[in-house]
Amino acid sequence: MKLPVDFYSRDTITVAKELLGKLLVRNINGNKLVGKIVEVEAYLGPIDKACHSYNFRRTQRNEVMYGPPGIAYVYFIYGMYYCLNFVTEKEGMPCAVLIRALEPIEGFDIMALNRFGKTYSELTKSQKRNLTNGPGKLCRAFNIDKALNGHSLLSDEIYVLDNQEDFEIVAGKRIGIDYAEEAKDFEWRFFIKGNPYVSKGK
DNA sequence: GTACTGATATGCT
DNA sequence: GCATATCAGTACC
Repeated sequence: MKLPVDFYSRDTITVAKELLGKLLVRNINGNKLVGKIVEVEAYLGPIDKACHSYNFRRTQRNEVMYGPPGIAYVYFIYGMYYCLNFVTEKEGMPCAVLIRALEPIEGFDIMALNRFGKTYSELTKSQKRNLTNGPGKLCRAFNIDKALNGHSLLSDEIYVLDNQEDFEIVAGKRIGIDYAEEAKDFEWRFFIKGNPYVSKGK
């Protein structure tokens, strides 16, 4: 079943940890894509220098982080890539969980076409491994763009399914935010130990 | 495998 | 002007 709004309205770090192993589902013109969430990062806006919404900074781009929980925050970075986040906590608290990596479960050919313009069986080994193992990559594979910014995660186009599995969660420092001073040492990145689709530091 | 570079929207100074 | 929650291509080992 789809995760309810109550799942997202809790503490951001709790939500981040519990999102691991859940299934992200994306419907595009009747084509279904499914990926298991294997790596996330928590972004606690008000106290987090790495976050777009640090100290309640509010811009057109991060506006949806101030909205209700259970919606997608999709932003454009480096002029080329999208990143997918899930908005958490109460409305007015600009916090989110960045989805950093997925393990492909269903819809391999669609993902391969979105990423490389080839069917899955035509991909090289490294291309298969690189399908969804990074925030920008999974957005291309799942055809996620600005159209989904502010979109509900309980909609038909994109949603998250509950899933129970046994695995070990590893906490680590976040990636790509060395500029964030003390916030860069917060261990707010979580991933599934040993999963080959984790972007770094398996 | 690591090291460097370029792509360039958005928000900051 | 300048930096960034990134990735792919190239040049090396």
